[in-house]
Amino acid sequence: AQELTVLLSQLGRLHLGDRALEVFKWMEQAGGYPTDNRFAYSTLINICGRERKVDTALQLFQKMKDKQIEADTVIYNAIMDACVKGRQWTRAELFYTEMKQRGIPPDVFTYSSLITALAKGKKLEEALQVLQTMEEDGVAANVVTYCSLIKACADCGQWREALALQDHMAQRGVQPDAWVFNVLLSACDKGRQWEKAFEIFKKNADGGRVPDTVTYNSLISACQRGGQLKQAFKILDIMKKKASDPKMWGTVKPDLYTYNTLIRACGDMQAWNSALGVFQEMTRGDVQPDVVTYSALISTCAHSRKLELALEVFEWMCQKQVAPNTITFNSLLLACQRCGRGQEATEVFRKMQTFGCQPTAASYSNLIGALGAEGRLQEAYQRFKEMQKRGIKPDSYSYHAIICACEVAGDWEAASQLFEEMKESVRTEP
RNA sequence: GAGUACCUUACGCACG
Repeated sequence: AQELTVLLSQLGRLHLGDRALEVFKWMEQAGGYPTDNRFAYSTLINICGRERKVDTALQLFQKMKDKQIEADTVIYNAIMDACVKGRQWTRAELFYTEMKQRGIPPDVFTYSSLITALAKGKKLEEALQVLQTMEEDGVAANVVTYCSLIKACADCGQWREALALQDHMAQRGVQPDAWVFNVLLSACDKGRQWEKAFEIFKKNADGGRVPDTVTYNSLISACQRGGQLKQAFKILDIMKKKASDPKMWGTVKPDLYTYNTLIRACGDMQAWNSALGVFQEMTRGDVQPDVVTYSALISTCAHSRKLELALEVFEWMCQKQVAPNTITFNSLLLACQRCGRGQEATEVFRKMQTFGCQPTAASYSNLIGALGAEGRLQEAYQRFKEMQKRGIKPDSYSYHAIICACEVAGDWEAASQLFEEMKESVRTEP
């Protein structure tokens, strides 16, 4: 039975989740194998979580209940984690309630998942209250708990609260580690406090903490949001120097995140040329561009109003067999919109669907904006109706785009009518 | 004694 668990978890680590599930199913049907135990089930549920197969995870969990296999804390932790990874945050909370009802004690793992689930559901207050609950339950918070909480605050736009948790941590005698350090930098980044990020960085470096790749990547991201492109490139240089330093043991090395973040940073400065430089540098090295790289590059072209270049980049990625996704196409549509090119936008929009990418409100807003800029109000309005027919709710950007289209075409009456409609729609669902 | 949690990157930025 132990060997089965080891086998399944190894398959999981090799990203062979489907194989693991097949093996398990086969053994179950063949009979005589030790499949009916909580270890096998928790391993499989964990694999489903990693591969974002929440439904399969839930089915397994139900089957386990049907078979009367006793559930324990670890299984509940695994299913909660799978729900969080599959963006089913409320369901994760429900499992937490259920385990308590069944008298299965939550542990420090449970609480970390719960914090994440609450934060993703924008329930920051409740997430922070988990610390209190843990204390009452006699479960000691650890670094992971604090990491989750700091990230929770950052994701909910509360960077001050995030940084304040450092004191709380110190009071409980929890020693911050590299992950806490990095998540603090990320909190500064998200809160657009790039100077604060450097402050924390210096303080830690002076205290002897060794920055790793994630640390530098977070700093580059902070520079990006702070509009500090020069500084971002300086950090890249530092990383390259450290990468060739044998004393660093390869702890610092520019990776996909590094390059992708830099390309994104160039977008804000309309430095499409620098972005191309970064792209070429990565293709020369051993970092292969991925869909994020190409999308970021296209987005940078969009910000620089370089539609032709954006389309060319799209060709490159197709040649390299990197599959575009909805964000890639949205970036292309943004380029069309910024250049006011309705025809190209229509073409990109059509292509997007042949690639099986579902349009979002952003796709339509950009398409409508591109058509509107050319005064093609009829088509723009058709698209506006089409998105609603397809169950995509127009948001403020969509209204903005269609109202602009009316204005370009000089149809003030339609514009003011849509304006009223927009006010109504934001009132019913803000 | 086998199984579970945490950090960094791309899409609307208003030239509306």
